[in-house]
Amino acid sequence: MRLSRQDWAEAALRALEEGGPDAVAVLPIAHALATTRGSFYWHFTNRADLLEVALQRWESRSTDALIERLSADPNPRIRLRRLFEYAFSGDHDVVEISLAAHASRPEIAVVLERVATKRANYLEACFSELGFSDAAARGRGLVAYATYLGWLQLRRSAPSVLSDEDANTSIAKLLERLLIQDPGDSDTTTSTPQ
Amino acid sequence: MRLSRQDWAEAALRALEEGGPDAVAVLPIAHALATTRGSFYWHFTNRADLLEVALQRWESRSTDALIERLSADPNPRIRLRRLFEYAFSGDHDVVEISLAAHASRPEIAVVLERVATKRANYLEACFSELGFSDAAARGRGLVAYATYLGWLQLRRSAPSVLSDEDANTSIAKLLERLLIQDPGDSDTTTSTPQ
DNA sequence: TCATGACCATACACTACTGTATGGTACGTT
DNA sequence: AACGTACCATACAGTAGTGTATGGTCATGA
Repeated sequence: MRLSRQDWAEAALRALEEGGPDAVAVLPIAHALATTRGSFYWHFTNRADLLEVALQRWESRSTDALIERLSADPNPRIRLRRLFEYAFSGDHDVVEISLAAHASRPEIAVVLERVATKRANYLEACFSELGFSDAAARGRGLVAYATYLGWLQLRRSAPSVLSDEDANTSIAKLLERLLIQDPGDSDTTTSTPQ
Repeated sequence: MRLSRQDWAEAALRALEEGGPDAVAVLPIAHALATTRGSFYWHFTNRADLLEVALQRWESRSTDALIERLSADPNPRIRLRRLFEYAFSGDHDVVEISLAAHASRPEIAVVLERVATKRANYLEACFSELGFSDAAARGRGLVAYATYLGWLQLRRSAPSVLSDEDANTSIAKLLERLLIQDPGDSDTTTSTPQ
């Protein structure tokens, strides 16, 4: 079958999602596409080239596209609620952790930096809109994001620990409650936000 | 130089800490030890054998040894405080994330499960001692542990996001405050613990 | 003393890739 | 009908590892 550069890029993203950056290898993907390396080296210069487009696709899917999809509601409280619902539901984003394990490679480090920055900034903006001070909003956004990342990692690396039925929901509720409520000290400038 | 099985195990743990399970390879470690694979295949049967002892060493260092070291104080509040200080200070435990990226491999999955279970149970016990209900203690322990894991991942994969001077300290404080204080609803059986 | 056994070096065969070079096929255009 | 070009298959050389087999060295104890 005749393949395009996009076909290879899509297959590379699938390989990235399943096996991490090491799995973005020419020969196995050629096999999955039922073709040979001859096709690949026509569309791409080398393996690094393929990983680059896969990373680009992952970055856009997991930041801009995601943020745009969730930014429908003007109310930041509802936006955060929907964001948490989404974040703590399925087990998407297996890529995140396999990339983090290769953060020493510069080509991976740059996209991790960009993705984390975009997501953290978005969370910070939501908390800011709720009336928190700059420092408080940033702190809460970072804690929320870190909890999300760790939750993903736990679910992937030790599912039995989170297997309790109520853990998944009660933790999400607890986290949301902790994040929204006002501690009532120097942490906020305008008290009782929203 | 004459080497023992322990020498190889130590070198394997170093390799694991630096490059993850893929770096626990015979030839590179032999090179690091200034010897050849002949020595290795005397002490071990194969590469999987070496990875196993490295994982065992990591597991004991990062759970039992750690917990024992921190369990000096009888006051659970102080114990948790010291635990957070330790957890959010240096950037130890790069292994955790590189292992999580290979959670699909059974021999790695079992130690991840054990480590997560031990740590989560320890946190849960601390919160229980503070007077929280079983469900509340477990939930808070899990959230605390997830936040710790995500914080590690963020610091590794996007250090610039956490580079603010106050982020490190203010977040740790915020997190500790959120975890210790009582929300005052069905979350606890005995109110205002400790 | 010298032989046994613990320990190491090295050659070999094997696997699984990458990248290059080169020839082949099939379709659109003229 | 023929040609150019876009695309694919494959052979080749190179790299980096695993595991085995086999021979070498060196200290210690009968």
